[in-house]
Amino acid sequence: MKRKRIKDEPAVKKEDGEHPVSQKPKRTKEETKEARVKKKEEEEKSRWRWWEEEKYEDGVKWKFLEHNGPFFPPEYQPLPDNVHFYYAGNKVKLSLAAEEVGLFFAQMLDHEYTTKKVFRENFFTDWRKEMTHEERKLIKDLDKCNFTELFAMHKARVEARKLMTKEEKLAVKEANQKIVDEYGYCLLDHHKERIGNFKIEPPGLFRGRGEHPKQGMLKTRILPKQVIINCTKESRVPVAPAGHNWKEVRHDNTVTWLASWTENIQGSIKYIMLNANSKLKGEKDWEKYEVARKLKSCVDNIRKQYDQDLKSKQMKTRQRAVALYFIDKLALRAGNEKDEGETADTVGCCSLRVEHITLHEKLDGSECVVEFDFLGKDCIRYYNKVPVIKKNLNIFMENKSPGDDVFDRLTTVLLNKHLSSLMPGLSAKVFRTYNASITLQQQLKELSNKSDNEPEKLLSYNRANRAVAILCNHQRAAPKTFDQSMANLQAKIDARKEKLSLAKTELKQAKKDAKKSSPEPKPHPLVERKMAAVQRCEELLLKMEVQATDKEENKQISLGTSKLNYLDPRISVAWCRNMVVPVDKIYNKSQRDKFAWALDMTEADFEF
DNA sequence: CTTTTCACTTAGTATATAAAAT
DNA sequence: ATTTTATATACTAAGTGAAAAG
Repeated sequence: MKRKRIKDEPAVKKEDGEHPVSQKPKRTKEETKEARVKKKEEEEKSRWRWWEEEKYEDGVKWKFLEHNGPFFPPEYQPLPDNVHFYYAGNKVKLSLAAEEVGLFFAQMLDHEYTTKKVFRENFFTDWRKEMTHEERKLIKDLDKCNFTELFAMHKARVEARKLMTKEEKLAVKEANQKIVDEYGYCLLDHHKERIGNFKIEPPGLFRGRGEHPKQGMLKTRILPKQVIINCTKESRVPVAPAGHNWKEVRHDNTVTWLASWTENIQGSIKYIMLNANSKLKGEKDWEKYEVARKLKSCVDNIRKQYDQDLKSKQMKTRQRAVALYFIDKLALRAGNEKDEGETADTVGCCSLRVEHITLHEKLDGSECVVEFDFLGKDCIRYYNKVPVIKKNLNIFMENKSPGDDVFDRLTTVLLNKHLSSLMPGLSAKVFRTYNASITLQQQLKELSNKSDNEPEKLLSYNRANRAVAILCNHQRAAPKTFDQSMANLQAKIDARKEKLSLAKTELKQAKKDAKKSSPEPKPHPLVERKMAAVQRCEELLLKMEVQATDKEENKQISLGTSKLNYLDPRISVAWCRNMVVPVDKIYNKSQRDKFAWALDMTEADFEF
């Protein structure tokens, strides 16, 4: 209301009159800005402030849930007549099913996957299952298959998509938006909530991480008759696509999912659930950090106890103590058992094997050093050398083969049972959350200064974030263009440095000239201007140098995972308030939405 | 007890979109 | 205006851990 009136104030008109040239752009700029502010306000008003409401009784996740069911991927479109598959040099017209799966492989031909033996064998086995009897009789060797034309077609399609006109792109965008509008939202207890993954996963070739024994297998198309729907009985129950039926419609308000199906590779269940900014996800997230904060108050005692247990006569207790020490000190994951042959060979703390650990009497000046080298979640390598006091591991590893478990008397179930007896809600993963968050808080305190300028403050924040990412071993592949873009940045810095020195000489000259013309030390416009130019140059240079440092340090480290999953957002928000840094410098839009509860409730004096 | 099932969080990468540079 | 580069989002695999089933 107020804002609208301001727009018509005479003051603005007067200003416009003074600068007739800038009138038009200025006005539209102001208008869009205003629209943005208005939109923001509206969004704020419609936001569900669930954190101010009372919690439901135990186990109840919702009282009313209505949605339109999942969105199914489009059905397969057969190849155009001018694109052919060849076997042993001969043109072969494949059946629809075989053609579809063949195309999955053809599309990946420029990917390393398709050169791997396991991938090729798994693919070929599953592909043959899709073939007709005749096809199977003919096609017996993947090496004799020629997918060149299918591959070329795929490449051309990708290229064509890039070259679409603006109108075509807009049309695609609108079509996608329509799908989101129809399937992307649900109604949960009177509030419209965004669904996280409302699309059924399309068929394709399974791509596991690392040396996955099932890579290349066919991930089959999901039909409505395989899908279970979950919603309120009295709601508008989603209708299955024409000619199809759901596997089941149930009304279970003790779970948060809207639909589920069983995937054919591992036989595990996939769920359709709400977006991270929803109440159901947010509340759980908040709870997670509250449990971690509770650990803060009793972690000293727990540490004392496992320190004592290191000397226990009971081997079981001793192993538990060592494992707990690793989990606490090194932020290792629990390490549940995995089915051999079904998944890639990765381990966590409790599943560590003798071959993953090397003991050194002496290393790099320290005595009794443990060297870890193993593949963890997602086949990310964990490599670390840690000095320890006691020689427990020696005993655990005595008379064992490389493939034997280090902790043969310990399982994650045993460990977690012990932990939950020490504190309600405590399990191995809570240590990761706790140590990540407390590290961020300590590092922020240590690294940042109120007197720093904004880029420096943000560098400190990133460095604190980075300390956590390193602790949790959150890695990423170095960006493909890393070296190039680093060099570009360096070139820009060099160019700026030259500009700065030039500006400095000009300033000196201007000062000299000013002195000559009037000996009194009164302000001189030219000197003022040159001074400002030098300062601006210095600021820009600093900003770029900070950026370069940040970039280099981040080359193979991923900050996002800890930011999103391990760091209590209230620590970051409190830091922003303290340092007078806008929250949107550290959290983008969707992150602010996810952490809306923290943004709303956190004061500058929050302590984790 | 052990094994299996289920529900949910955590994870890195591929792709789309926005921002910056030319 | 177009191309390049950076950032955000989409995707789905891979974990954790509690509870049910055997």
